Amino acid sequence: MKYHHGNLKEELISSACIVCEADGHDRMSLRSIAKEAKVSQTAPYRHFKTKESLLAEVSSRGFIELKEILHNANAKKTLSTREKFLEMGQAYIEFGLSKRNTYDLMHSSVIDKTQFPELLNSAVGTFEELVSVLAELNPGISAKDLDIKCIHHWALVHGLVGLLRNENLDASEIDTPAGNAMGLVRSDIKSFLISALEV
Amino acid sequence: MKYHHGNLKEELISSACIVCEADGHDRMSLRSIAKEAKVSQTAPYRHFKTKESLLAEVSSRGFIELKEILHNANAKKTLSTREKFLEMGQAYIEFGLSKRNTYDLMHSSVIDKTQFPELLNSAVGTFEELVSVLAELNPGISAKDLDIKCIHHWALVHGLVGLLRNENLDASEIDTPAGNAMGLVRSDIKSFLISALEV
DNA sequence: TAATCATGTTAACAGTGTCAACATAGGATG
DNA sequence: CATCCTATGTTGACACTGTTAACATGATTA
Repeated sequence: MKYHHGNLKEELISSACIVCEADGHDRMSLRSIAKEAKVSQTAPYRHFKTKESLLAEVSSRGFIELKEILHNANAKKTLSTREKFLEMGQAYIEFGLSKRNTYDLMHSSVIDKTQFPELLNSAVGTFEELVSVLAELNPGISAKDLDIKCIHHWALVHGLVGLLRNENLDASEIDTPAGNAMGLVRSDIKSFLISALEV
Repeated sequence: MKYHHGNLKEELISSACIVCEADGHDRMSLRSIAKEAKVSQTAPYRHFKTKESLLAEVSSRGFIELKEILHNANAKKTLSTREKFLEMGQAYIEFGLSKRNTYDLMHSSVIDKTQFPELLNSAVGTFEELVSVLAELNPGISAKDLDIKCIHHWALVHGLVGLLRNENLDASEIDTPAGNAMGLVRSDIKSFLISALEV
């Protein structure tokens, strides 16, 4: 039984990633993940100044994973640029829906991104992945128009994830037009993207 | 000093609305708003089964207010349908940015909407307001296509609010393409909507 | 008038983030 | 090798949280 753990910081982060995705960041306690690492409840404070800074690390890894996923979609050489773009959109939405709670954290206001430069960098990385396809898809476009187009498409997929993820409208027993439409879109995301992105 | 408050439920809700918007729902404690109403810390439990159900009430009022705002934009008789539609989009985004924390709560996963039918109704009301303009703007469209178009436009403005509100990218001291683009869009939301909605 | 019941209070529980004070071990320095 | 320093761990405590059980009050109703 050694006194020093040796690899605690890394273990806390990966443990936090798992618990966050399983239970949601608001239900995750520092104490529980400390216990999981078989370490006292204040040990995490040797590696993270606050709970928020541990969550920032989790969030950052989420953005890095998302960037990789988008990059992979963009790297499928057999596809046309347009197809790669659609693939990215679909991959983004699937990430948001499958890593529900992590995605929640990534866009949560509990973390002030301006206080965590590394996190900010990871978040910006996602954006750059989108810039690269859109530049390819719109040759000759001005830098400004390109950036705005990125915001447009990012907002669209981000918003759709938010609606599909949070509203629970289509999962409700109550029959509503919004819920029905949500179910339609969810069942065929690609068709929705084709009509919405108009590419 | 009367033992019974008389109007506690209503006071708790409106107090919660204020505190929620000021501090964010995660920083709001039942105890603090009980204290504000000069009532014991467990008195709220005579009116709300859990903290979540009080928050559901706050969220519901947020949706109702948003619906009204959209309705007012839609009711400006001097405007063309297209202009009313743009006005609604802008109003939606301004609500999301000015009532930041309330909007956060409305789309937060801390409340399970399926457990609060009244909240669900309020949320659906917003959708219906959007349906009515889009129907006017697209005569002869099928019901299914109309619903999907609504999701599309709702996702766009919702996503934009999310990006502008949460990311803090443009407020950061760090200069990033995403941050710059965000600032551009924020400074002229109407132009963005015109180009993005393509109407 | 008497009983009921909605609405209030007090006391307590288990859980939280966080801090101060102390313990240990492993590496750097003499 | 002996010593000290520092990174990393522990214990104990504080103020705070949501929530429940048991009790108090006072308005409504039989």
